Amino acid sequence: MNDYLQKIISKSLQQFELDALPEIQTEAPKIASHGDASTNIAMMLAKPLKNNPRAIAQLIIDGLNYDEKKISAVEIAGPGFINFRFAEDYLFDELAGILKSGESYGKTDSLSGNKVLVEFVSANPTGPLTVGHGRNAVLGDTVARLLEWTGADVTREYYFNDAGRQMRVLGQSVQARYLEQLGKDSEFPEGGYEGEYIKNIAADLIREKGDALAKSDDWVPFKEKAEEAIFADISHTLERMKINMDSYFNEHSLYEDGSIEQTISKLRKLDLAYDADGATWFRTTQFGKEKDTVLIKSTGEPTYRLPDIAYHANKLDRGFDLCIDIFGADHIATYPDVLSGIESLGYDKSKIDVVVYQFVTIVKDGQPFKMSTRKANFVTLDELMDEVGSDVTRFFFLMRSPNTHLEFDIAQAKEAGEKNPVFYLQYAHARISSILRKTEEAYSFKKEPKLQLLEHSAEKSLIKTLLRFPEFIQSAAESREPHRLINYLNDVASAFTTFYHDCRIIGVENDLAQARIQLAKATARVLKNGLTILGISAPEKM
RNA sequence: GCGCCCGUAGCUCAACUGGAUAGAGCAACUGCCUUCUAAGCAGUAGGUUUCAGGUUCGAGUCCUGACGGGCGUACCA
Repeated sequence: MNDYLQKIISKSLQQFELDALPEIQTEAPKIASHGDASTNIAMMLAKPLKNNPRAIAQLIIDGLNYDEKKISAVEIAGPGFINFRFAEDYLFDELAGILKSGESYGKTDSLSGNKVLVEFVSANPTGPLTVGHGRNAVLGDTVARLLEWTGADVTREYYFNDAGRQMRVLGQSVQARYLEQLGKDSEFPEGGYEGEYIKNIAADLIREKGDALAKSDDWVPFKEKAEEAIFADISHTLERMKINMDSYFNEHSLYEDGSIEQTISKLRKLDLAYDADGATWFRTTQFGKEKDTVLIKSTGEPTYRLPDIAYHANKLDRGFDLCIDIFGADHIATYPDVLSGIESLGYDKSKIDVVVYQFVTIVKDGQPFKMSTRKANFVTLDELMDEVGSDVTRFFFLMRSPNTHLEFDIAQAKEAGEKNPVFYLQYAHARISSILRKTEEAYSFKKEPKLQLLEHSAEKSLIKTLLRFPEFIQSAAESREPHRLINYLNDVASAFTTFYHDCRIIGVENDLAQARIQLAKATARVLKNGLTILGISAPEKM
């Protein structure tokens, strides 16, 4: 419909002989009495045409050639808005279209043919996933789902590094617990991982290998065992959250295939890398930074920036048209260097899009709670899902704009029970399912439905709401903001509930009942498709 | 100090990227279950959108400054 409006408006605008045609914006007014669609184009043109907006609006309307099967009225309102009212036939046709499209209703092809990589979670396997990781995981997965609905071929990737200092300390922590449990002398490493899970891993090792590992002071086998166990745990958690990674990318492979070497030597050739004070530096001052940045420490060990640059080059080498990174706000300062690096290596940095989400503030016992994996101060995602399930968990992280600090009150989430907003959506779906079950017994229809019987204002407004679904998927996908879809689905549930109260199905005359059933089915379709994108179930009973 | 993000109802947050009368959910108050699920509905109350300027037909949204909070600002990841 928006496309159609833009087409007819731009035709009418030809009368003005403008040099530059401004973008024609259409939007759905907030207030129903303002019509079904509206454009501000007359006000945009007031200045270039040196005329008042209402007069321009009248000229545009006079030159408008529209299909009366789609639009029933056009009027000028307020300072110069042009408001359109949709024709009933259009609404009914589109409603039938929803039922016809079924489980693909809402899909678009705006990104079809595009290969997209979404990298998220990417936590090193030093401990279980906590609610702190939850926002990253759920946001990344849902952005991926949204992009799939716009036609993209999406790969979900988990990037990790099992070679760094963190992992060494992890191995040593397990080693210390292992020796401790065997009753031998042990020294717990400085800054070691204190969690209970470390002891469990050590206990498993004793069960499997007895004291065989006590003979050497090599911590590597402990690290390997810990990595394996923790990764298994992480994968299990992700699975519970309905997240399936397509690919795990180990930073280590960038050293093995020479990418790190290549990257640094290319940067040297470009004179963007140089040696000083025993380290190798990246000339980030060239890109507007105050200081240059270390790429390789004097110990010979690269900082994370170098592999990050090589990794992103690797992504683009794999032929992805778009690479999305999901980052917490603490990484905000690091990616400009990566983008600079990528660009100097000759890649198109616009293919990399970084989604930054603000931190989750955990509130526990009414107090802000600082989590630390190392100190074992955390609430795991598994614990949370044990309490509230994956639907509520996902919903909680998706409810808010990524750009705002999310307050996560553990107690509130746990006792959420009946009060949780996710239930409102699921409840609407369950109600419809229940009605459909009952109508199957009560009615049998032989004729085509007569949708034109849907004349009640609650019916009309529900239809109009349902028709906006694709538009919201598109905007949620483009902005990488799943909460927009949630807000929309709330509107759907709310419009349905009004319809439910005003318009009975069972007990009314046959043709009307049949038409209303079609509307209920279309509503269920939208709710189900929407919840599917969010990775949340659409129950038939509650 | 500098950079990024945020500041909207008592609390948690929306507001379709500059549009018309700023909206929901909790919490409070008043009603509504012999009719398709009351995990619901209808209504009341709650606001100088932190403050001060600016830009224009029009600002919660953009620009400047102040105040308040978060995160960065390492040869840590």
